[in-house]
Amino acid sequence: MKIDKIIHQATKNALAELYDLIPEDKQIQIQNTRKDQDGDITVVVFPFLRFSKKSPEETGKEIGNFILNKIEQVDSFDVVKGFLNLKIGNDYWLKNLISSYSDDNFGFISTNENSKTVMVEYSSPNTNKPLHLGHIRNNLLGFSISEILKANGNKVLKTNIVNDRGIHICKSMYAWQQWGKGKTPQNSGIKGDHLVGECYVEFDKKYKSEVEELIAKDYSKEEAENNAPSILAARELLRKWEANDDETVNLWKTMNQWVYTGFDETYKKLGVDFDKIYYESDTYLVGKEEVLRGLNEKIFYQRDDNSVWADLTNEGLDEKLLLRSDGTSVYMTQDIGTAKLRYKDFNIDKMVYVVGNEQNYHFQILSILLDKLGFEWGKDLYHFSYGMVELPSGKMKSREGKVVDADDLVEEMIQVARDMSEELGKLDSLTNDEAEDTFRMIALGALKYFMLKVDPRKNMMFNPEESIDFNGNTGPFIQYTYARIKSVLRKAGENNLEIDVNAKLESLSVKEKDLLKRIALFPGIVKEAGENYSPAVIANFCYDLVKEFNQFYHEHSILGEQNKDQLNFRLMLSATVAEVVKKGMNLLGIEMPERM
RNA sequence: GCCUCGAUAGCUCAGCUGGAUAGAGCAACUGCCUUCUAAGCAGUAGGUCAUGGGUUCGAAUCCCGUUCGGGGUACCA
Repeated sequence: MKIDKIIHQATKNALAELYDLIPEDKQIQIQNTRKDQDGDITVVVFPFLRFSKKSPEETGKEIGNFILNKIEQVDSFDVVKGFLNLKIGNDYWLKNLISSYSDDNFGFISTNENSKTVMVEYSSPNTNKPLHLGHIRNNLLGFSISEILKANGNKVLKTNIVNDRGIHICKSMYAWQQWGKGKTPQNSGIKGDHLVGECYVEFDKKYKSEVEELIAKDYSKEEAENNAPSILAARELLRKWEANDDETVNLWKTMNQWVYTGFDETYKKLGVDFDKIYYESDTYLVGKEEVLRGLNEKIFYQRDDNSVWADLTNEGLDEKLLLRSDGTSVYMTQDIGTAKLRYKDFNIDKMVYVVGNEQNYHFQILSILLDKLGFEWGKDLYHFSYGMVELPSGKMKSREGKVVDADDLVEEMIQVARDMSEELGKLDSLTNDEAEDTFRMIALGALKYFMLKVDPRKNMMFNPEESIDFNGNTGPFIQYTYARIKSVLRKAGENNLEIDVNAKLESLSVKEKDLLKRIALFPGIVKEAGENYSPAVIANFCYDLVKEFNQFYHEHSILGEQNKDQLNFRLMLSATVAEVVKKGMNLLGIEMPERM
């Protein structure tokens, strides 16, 4: 049993015996003792004073003596103000380390027949432009949260809904027809998604200038925006697409394919993947059927102009459009169809949507609509709502090309890693391929850690000039510590030093014990990350752990230690730190280099 | 207007299910490589936790008000 559980129970017993108090579990507060105090586990005694009718010091001493007598792991105690600080014996900590070291699955829960199946939707790009920094946050969060849910004993299905149809794609299509000059990824050497993205930007430029011209001709802003030739042409393409016009559908297929090939490359580079990909062009009609069924069953209503609406005023919300007056579907329609298909295709216990917080309202409504349509899982949807990535210049705008491009950013970071490694004279012993692979790991480690260490719910700032950093609280710092440990372990192996799990322990220094205590927190951290959907919890834990290891590493010699038991202990301690850090970082999708 | 989220060091962020003297990193300054990898370690400096009340033995953390900011409230996605 974990020591905090043991102390919790012992405190409960003490209260019953000493003060006839049967407390609620919440009243007993067990926490790790502060660094600056002597002790390991602390019981807060303030809440018990009105029952003991004694001073905090006296109450603490009484409870402390009781626990000291009953619990063998407790060596001594100390009462400071209202805090009862208990000192746990070295034997406990050593045993704890041995079991962590020996358990390959330490900190994780294996899946079994009772495991829930969780489907996680993430990425969900539009196919009219390449991925940018905002998508990177989404992809990294989606991948990481999937890994974290797996580590918590869930079966996880990663899914992606590709928004492959709609007016935005038609804009790129029209621009390509007009100004594309027959360019293809093959004949231009431009990555497919970027080529299509260029068309989109081109469209917006033309469109804006047309609107200005019309306004100069005394059109109102709204009239101008609705009558610019390019937007009319894009709408015509959308109409033709919905009417299954051959030429239009073929162009759509071709350009989407360019984009998919480009996305695949970016996904691969980011190290994210999917178990099942849905396409909006396949799901929107299913959604439309559901909406019409809802209309039939009087769940929704139709207005005079034929548009279909859901009245959510009873829920304290507005009325929501589900089908336009021309019968075409909107975003919500599509999401209803996709949800239905997913539950038909898989036996899903829980659905998680990794989508930005700008869509909070959308998912609140989606949940209600699915529920109204009779899908019992509707109200259980979980919208994992994350904050935006902001640039020093403000919000990113794809249309204006004002974005940090995902591919460019990754390449740039790899170059920084390369330069830095050369400057530091690292990796000279590696082959070219090995070195390149390491640069890639470091660059992605930096990027991923940077994006994942902050609370997902909050907006975050990315400054291209300053955010690319490999020192301090960064991924590379954690990778570096790991590589350092690996280096020591390699040298131990060369000297035929095997780790013996039966070894004894002479003494425990402050730093050694700090590390042991930190390691022991890992299972709870994994659980917390899962419950709160927060990769940041894992990231911060990894940082704290390696920070502590580096202090230990600086103060103690591992291989130079003369005492055999102590040397063995330090090797085991280091190996465990390496394994725990690797597991933690893997939950973030970050690879760990053996050397750097 | 209404709904919703946020405000912690110069900057980027932890800490928030109430506990002891609010922590990191970056930037600035100072030490430490003949010793297991200096992408490291140690130190100096930097705070009215936006603001005013309230609850409590105890509030950055919970409640209410105010200010400022983000997002939503589209026949966009």
